[in-house]
Amino acid sequence: MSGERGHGDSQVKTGSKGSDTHKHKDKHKDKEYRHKDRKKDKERDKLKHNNSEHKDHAEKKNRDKERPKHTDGSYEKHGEKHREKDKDKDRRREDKVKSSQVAKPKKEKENGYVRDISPAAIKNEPEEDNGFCPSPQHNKASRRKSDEEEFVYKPKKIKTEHDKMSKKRKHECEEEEDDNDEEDIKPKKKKDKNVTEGKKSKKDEEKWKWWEEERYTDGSKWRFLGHKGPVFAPPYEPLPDKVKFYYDGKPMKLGAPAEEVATFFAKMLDHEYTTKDVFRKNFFKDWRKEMTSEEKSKITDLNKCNFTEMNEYFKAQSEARKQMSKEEKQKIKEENERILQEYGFCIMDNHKERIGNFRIEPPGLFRGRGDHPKMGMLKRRIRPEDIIINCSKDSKHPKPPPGTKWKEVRHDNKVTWLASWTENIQGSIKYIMLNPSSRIKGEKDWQKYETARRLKKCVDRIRTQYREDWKSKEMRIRQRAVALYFIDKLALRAGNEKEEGETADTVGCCSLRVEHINLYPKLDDQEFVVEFDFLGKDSIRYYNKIPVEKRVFKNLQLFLENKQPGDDLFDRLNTSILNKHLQELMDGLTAKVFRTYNASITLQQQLKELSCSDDSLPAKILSYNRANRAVAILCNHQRAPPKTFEKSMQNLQTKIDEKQKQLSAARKQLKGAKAEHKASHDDKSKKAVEVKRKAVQRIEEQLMKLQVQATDREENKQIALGTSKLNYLDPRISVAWCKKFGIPIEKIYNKTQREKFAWAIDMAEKDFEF
DNA sequence: AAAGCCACTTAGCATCTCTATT
DNA sequence: AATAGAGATGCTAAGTGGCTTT
Repeated sequence: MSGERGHGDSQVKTGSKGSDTHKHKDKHKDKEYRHKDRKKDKERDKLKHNNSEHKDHAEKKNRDKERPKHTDGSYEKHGEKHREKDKDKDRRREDKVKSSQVAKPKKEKENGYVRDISPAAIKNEPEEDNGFCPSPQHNKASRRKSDEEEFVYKPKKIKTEHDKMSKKRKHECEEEEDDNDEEDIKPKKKKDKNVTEGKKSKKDEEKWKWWEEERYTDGSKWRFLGHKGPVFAPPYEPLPDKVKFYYDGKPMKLGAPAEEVATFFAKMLDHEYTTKDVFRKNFFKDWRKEMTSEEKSKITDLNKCNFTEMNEYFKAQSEARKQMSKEEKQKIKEENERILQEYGFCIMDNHKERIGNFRIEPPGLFRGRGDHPKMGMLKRRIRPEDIIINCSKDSKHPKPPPGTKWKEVRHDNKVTWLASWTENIQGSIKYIMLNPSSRIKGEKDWQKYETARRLKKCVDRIRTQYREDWKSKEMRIRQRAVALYFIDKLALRAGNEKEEGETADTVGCCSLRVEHINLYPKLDDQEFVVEFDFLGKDSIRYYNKIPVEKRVFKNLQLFLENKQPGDDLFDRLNTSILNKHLQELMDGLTAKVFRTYNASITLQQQLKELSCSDDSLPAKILSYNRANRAVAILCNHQRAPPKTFEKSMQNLQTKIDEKQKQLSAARKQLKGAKAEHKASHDDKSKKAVEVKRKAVQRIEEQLMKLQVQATDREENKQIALGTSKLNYLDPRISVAWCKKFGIPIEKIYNKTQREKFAWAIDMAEKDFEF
């Protein structure tokens, strides 16, 4: 099946297709046509299907796009706007938090199931009682019963596990000290325990089997959350005086703020980013904002700026870092370890958990992916005043650095983040969250695969239905059905709408435009071929030619009628309409579930097909990688060929060439030996023939190995296996496969991955079926 | 219904670190 | 011991999708 799904031609990674800018310009023109088109569309719909009462979605879409977009993307403005909004938001937030703290007997959805939360259950957890280390009994009341229908692997003996756990927890909980089982809240004493026994408690924590415990049913994510807050970027260190910046050929000393921003640019001088017009324009604009009025009046042309000395200085610095002695390096390592130990963990409920990103992003120049309109803008430095801290009331609140304040300290246990701030480029919120190995991430991950497995049970029905819908009288239903077909068959992303001009021009299924597909009634020896060519997430190109069913093809032709290249292919559809529909087909179903489902089921099928119990271990692992690769191709997970790819490929090729020479030499010798043997017919020459024959064979094998390695590497040149492994493949499939074929799990998952998938490694048996 | 906000997952690239090779 | 190359980890951008506000 991988063959069927594999994308036709080789995929070329393009940050920006040559014609892109063109297309963009054309779009405006295109839009003007759209109004007319829409009228036609409507008429067409009415003619063909007299009952169409549909709202004209396209009309709204167009209006959006015609909205005047602000030409000034200045981040000051942005900042201002956001600050204003923030106040408002904050007020609302407060209300929300307050109200959420009041127990509401309400139906909550979790794991795709709607459950009744009894007020009594919530009453058990009064606000004040967010015990630091709640007793298991206490905890149990708020944790939900494990779901039989949903989880095949039901925790055994919940009760005993739980009770055992309660004892264990007491030891794990760093600030908890009493051995007494009965009481929940304990005064803290062993403050230093963690420092001295850090390793031990970490080790213990790795063994915590959260998957054998019950989960919260009330939508809350934790009862207790305590942490030390984020680590800020180190302050700017001005350059030594000898490192000069030149303007118009003359040295010029910059003030610290302008100098700092200049260093950001100087550090990137080797990158092709700095040659791009948009990047330079954005950078220069933001840089000028950091200048004193004097600097501003002097520095008016980026082309007259010479950063090379700064650039060389940084290169020398990084060189010096590499040349540091062992001891120095060790010292830095230790310091990093100390920071990790201090800030890298939090206590969530009764467990010490690893934080994912506890360092605040340092200031720098924004590097968008692909053709990003905001590339080069200044990403400003984040101060404590920008940070919202989230923790539980009864925890020791993190202290802001001396002389500073947090923006806010909040106690919202309906979310998982520990700290957040608003970033100034897009005005979006960034979060500090837990590591993938944490309970909170793991539960969600597990749940994701369970949803995908539920889809497996009803996917046939859904497929039958959308095929039926291809014949619908209503345009919107046909579009929905065709889009769903693409999402299912090609594992396309949903394709939310994006604000034009704010981000790179990329699309997913629902946002495909006419210009992104080509229809071929006949192509080579295939009928009804659709050619896709568009930039998806991260501006990764999706290029694929696939034959589709006639009805799909005819529908696509219909959708294309009277449209311009820049028009939406599915003008009556968006992700929210699609997901609403999917929700009706299956509880918890959204477009992205299809990607998870198809990825996982493909792995399972491929593993079944490819692996052979007689194979050697490396051969089995090769099969696994091949199966993994099939998924990566399906999901279009690409990577830039590694920088050293050509070189290492060349090295390999020289090795192959050498081997080939060796081989022909060996063959010649064999021939000679044979001839000699023919002439003399003696034993000695016969032996010589055998020896030579063996040599040839050995070299042939070596050559073969090298060639396989080369093919393998070549095949993987532009394919990234990691993303699917980490995000789309139910780890239980891999675990089961390992068990079945006696393969150590370490061959498939490295340490980090084993931590993330600990739940799967613990629970999946060799007969696990996705 | 659209727009906006928010929280969270998914993504590829850069850099660091370990390991095999010379 | 030095070095290259591979693999692991870190970083942060860019998606999805739910919910709220307009």
